[in-house]
Amino acid sequence: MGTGTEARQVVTGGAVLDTALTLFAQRGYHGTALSQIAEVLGIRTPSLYNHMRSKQELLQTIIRQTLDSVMEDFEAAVDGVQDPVERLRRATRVYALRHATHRREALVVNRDTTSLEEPSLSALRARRRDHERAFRAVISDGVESGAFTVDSPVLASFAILEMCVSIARWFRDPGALSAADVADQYTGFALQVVGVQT
Amino acid sequence: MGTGTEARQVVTGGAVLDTALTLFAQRGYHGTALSQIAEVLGIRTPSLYNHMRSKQELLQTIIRQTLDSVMEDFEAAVDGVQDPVERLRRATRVYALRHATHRREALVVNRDTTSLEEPSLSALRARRRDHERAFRAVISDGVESGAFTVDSPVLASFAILEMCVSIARWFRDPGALSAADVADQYTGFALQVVGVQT
DNA sequence: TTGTGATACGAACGAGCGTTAGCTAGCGTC
DNA sequence: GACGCTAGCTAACGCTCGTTCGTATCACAA
Repeated sequence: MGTGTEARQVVTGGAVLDTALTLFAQRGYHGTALSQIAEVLGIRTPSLYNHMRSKQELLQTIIRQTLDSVMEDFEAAVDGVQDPVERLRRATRVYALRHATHRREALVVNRDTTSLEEPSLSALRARRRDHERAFRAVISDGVESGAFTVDSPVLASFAILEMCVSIARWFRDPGALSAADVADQYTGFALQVVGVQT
Repeated sequence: MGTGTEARQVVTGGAVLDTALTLFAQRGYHGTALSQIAEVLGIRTPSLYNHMRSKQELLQTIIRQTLDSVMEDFEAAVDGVQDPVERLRRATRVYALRHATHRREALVVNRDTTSLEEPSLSALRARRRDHERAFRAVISDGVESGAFTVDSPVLASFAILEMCVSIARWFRDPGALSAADVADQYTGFALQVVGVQT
């Protein structure tokens, strides 16, 4: 009757990573069993080891790739831009946009970074701090040049960054607002926080 | 030689809950074993069951009590206050302050609510939405009265609430700023987000 | 002094976890 | 047509988990 060949051997390393990403985002790293990943992919648990070294490696790969992309986004966004207002606008927009378009990655990074084992934990925490520091410098520069007015650049940068991070928690793609709409509005919030009239 | 009696029978239900709170906040619900809670308390794992019904019950109690307190804080803060600006100021301040002074509770609620089993999951999600709705209404009212200027009260309320939530992630008690300082500054951010000059 | 309730303990359970080992079937290449 | 590579499978491992059971020990009231 034409059913013929079963679907076979379609699983790739990328598919395992993508499924792990989805389930880690839903249930958390420790709340996700490899058997659940295998079930979604339609294979048995041990077969996963043809595509990965360990469960922990999946988490490390997800978080490392995500943090790298965040930093690349940031640098591409502010590269060559001098005006502090425009720098903050662009840095915020790409960060907000990423959290709307890559919700799963954001949820895993923010929830499960503490589940990383050393030495990845230290290395990736440092990578995250690099972005925080660079973002904070945008605000500090603007304060020194008189473009921004804030009591504490540290507090302002945390407030703006975490405001963007939270987009990943409620944003739904076919929703009332597009990712670009949300990013634009959050960019406006960020500028208001640092005292720029809009 | 005076060592005499070992320390015995000092563990109470409250101590179990408090230890669970600390460890859940550090490692997450699924990342915490009952044996770790028992070890901190200096007893064996099965002895925990003299003070609780199950691990899941610990999580439910922590989250339920926290969400109740959040709602009580909110209502006490805005009760009898008419001016939208003052209502938002007070609602934001108590929320920000709570996330600085009750960091562990905030971390568990935001990380491990998805680990709740039904029917608690639905009930407590609804309780959280009650607060979100009430907070959003403060902003909507201010927009209608002309006190605030925002495109979307939904986005603005999410941005402000989650900005406050994130305080729990970086705040340290004996730090450069007191909890009250942080709450005051975040209240300023909130008012700027909704377009109030400060 | 006896009894009662609370709290601790050791032993053990069934289940599930991540992981390894060894084997089999299908594929493209020579 | 034999070969090796890839990716699947079953079986099994050692371990840890949350939980239950029966028992011993203590403080305190009668």
